[in-house]
Amino acid sequence: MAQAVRHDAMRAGNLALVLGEVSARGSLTRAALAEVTGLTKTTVSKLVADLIETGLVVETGAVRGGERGRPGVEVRIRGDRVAALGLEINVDYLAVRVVDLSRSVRLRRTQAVDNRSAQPVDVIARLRDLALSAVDEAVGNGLRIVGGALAVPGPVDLGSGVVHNAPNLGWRDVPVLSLLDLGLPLHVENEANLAALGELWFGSGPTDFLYVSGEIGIGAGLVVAGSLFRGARGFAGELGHVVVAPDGPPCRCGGQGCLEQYAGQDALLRSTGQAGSVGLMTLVSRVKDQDPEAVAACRQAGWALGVALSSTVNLVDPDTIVLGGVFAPLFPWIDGIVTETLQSRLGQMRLSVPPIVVSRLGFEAAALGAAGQVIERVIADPAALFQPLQPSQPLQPLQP
Amino acid sequence: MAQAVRHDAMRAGNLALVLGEVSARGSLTRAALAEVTGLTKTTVSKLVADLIETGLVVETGAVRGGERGRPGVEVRIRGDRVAALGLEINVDYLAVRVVDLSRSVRLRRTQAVDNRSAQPVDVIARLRDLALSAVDEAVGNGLRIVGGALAVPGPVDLGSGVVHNAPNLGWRDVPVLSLLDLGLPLHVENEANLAALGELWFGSGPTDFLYVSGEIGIGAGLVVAGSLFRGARGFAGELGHVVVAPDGPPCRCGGQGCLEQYAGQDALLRSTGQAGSVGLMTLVSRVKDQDPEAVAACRQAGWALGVALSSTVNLVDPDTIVLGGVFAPLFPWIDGIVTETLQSRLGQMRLSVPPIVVSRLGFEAAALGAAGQVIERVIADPAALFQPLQPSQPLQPLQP
DNA sequence: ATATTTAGTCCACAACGTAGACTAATTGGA
DNA sequence: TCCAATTAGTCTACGTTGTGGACTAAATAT
Repeated sequence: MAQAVRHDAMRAGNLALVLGEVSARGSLTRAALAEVTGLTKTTVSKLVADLIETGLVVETGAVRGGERGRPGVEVRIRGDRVAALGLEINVDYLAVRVVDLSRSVRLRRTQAVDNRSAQPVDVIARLRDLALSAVDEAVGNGLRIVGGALAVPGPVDLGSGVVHNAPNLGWRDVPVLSLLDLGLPLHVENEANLAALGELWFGSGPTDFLYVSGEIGIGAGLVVAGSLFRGARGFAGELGHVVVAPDGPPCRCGGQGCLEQYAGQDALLRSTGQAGSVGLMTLVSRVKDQDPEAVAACRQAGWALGVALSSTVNLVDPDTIVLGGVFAPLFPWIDGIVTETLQSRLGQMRLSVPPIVVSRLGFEAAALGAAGQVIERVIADPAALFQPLQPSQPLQPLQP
Repeated sequence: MAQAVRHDAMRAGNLALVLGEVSARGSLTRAALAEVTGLTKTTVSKLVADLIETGLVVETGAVRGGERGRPGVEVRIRGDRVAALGLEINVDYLAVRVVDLSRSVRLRRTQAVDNRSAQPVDVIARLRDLALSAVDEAVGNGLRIVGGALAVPGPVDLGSGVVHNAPNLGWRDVPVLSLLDLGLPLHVENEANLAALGELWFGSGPTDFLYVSGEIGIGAGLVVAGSLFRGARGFAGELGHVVVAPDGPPCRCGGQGCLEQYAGQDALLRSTGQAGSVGLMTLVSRVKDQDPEAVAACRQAGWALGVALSSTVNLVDPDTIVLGGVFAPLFPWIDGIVTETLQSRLGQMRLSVPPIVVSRLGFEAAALGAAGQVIERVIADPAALFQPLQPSQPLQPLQP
């Protein structure tokens, strides 16, 4: 429920307001900030002074547009102090990204590993090494890592950080959060959700969309008005188990005819006879050569995706649909059939069918979204960073 | 985006906090309020004084639990001052409800009319008369009607108050909001959404659930953490067009095999040969007599509902599913098959399948939800009511 | 040069919540 | 019966924060 508003909360709110505007608009003078926030110049000056002192914001040189009057001094987000860690465990790679407060990517580490054949503990230990060395390097560059988030391909209990079931990895009930102790506030979440947030903050994208993550399973992350929809328990977005045909092939979820059985990576690659990223590359090259079998596989998957998405559009009303994961490289060959299917199934009811676009970030989306989530949190509540300034305590745990 | 926090916003926030606690807990002493809100006794006393002066809250007699110390004076929501209007247009009736600030229903008016055979303007004119006489009576009883909301069976553009398409009524692009001018701030919304809110505030229910409204069309309202999920444009919840079978019977939406074609009122009543509420009553009595045709119709509908709900659960992760509308009287005969279908399709993936329960409110849900929404708004921002205290201006328009 | 315009700071002030002393009203026990 | 203990609620001095307008600073236009 709502919280008591005291003077400190008032200040924190206004601090976040100012920092949010600076973050959203790039750079602004104090006068412009006063205008957009509705606060007085006096108040804005004080708030900006605080933000400068904390190192979240810096003055740039004065900027002039040839207008009359005293030129204003613009301030912008300071990127060389605060940063966040974005991590991802996926089937055939581990990824680490460090993103600073201005949302620039400061460090990229990706390691190709076959995580399916390894034990969860070993995978996590390897990620831990990778992450710690990235943190070291970032700290060496003067950055302070205030927190991190980890993307995992499967539903996660947000409170405990336990991965219930990651079929791609073959994991069941792995307590990832407690195994991966980095001495930082950490947060574990579904890959599709974080990839959606990555698309929101680092992609070209709109602020309302459904991100579809095609892997062995198919997940989705729904962003409405710039924030993630998680459902009652945080397990929303399991697009892969939306029913395409009620008496279709059995699915590992216990159901039948789930989307995953038609458009999941395994179904797609059935025509190539190979699994994993090798198979995917083969499929892409075959489809480029207009191999009829491969093209048919794409059309079949695209049709099924269209059917499942028509249900989804009816239920959650997304503005745009962004295809990522394996659907990104195959986009040119599934785009048409998906749109067509959607159009024929929704066209009469809706004024407009949501446009289908391709993810720009590729496989980086989830790790970036993970780091971005921590950055977002700092920008949404910079005051939280003020208190632990004297001791070198990290940010308090990130709760969903 | 966020708003600047000034002293008045701080006060407004705390006022809402206190009023919200009183509303949620029934009645509380100032000392107890200080404890639950985290504010000091001093502040709570001042806030409560304001609320009493505005007539939103009253002191009850002192209450004692046999404990030591000075007894506290409890305060509770005052129900005899502020009230809201809830309206509903449906196929065969018009409904008006007046609900006071303590969420007691003060006035019920229902009129049986066949709205399908009448022109939209006439239907709205008739509702207008009904509503105005209800307002008169309420005002005569000393109540001040601060706003209203209208439930319509079909998707509504929340901004303009235009009903795009209400198949049950045969309406297309009717500007309901501007036609129904009551001299009150008014708000038009989808029946399923408002029924869900009715269930939230007036039902037994939980705070996280999916309300399924079975009529000729099938709609749904999703409530997460006590608030309604509307999607990007407010058209979320069109459960009736979730795909049950991709090559099933054609649907008026342009698609094929939509849930509506299997479990909508028309599909259900096909066995009785009669339409409307008469047909429904016939079906219920036939199913009670274990008429095999009627039982089969229910099983068929229940199975389809289970299939569509399994997609829905995967996508939006509701905690509970509440069946309303035509599904309420038929509940005993569809309950089993829905749960069974859901269980077999979700059981392996999820720890628990959301329980299926029946709506308690019956056909009243939407009108109550409509009024409740206005009441909720007052409780969430009582300060908005303070300003127009001297002039007799109504509440500012209710924006979604 | 001087008027005009815009940016940013300074200062007295108002709004609000806080802390703790103080008064009020009750129960338990000597 | 009366007093200590306990809890409710009010009162007052005070701290924090935003405001409004005067004031200073730095540019352009004439």
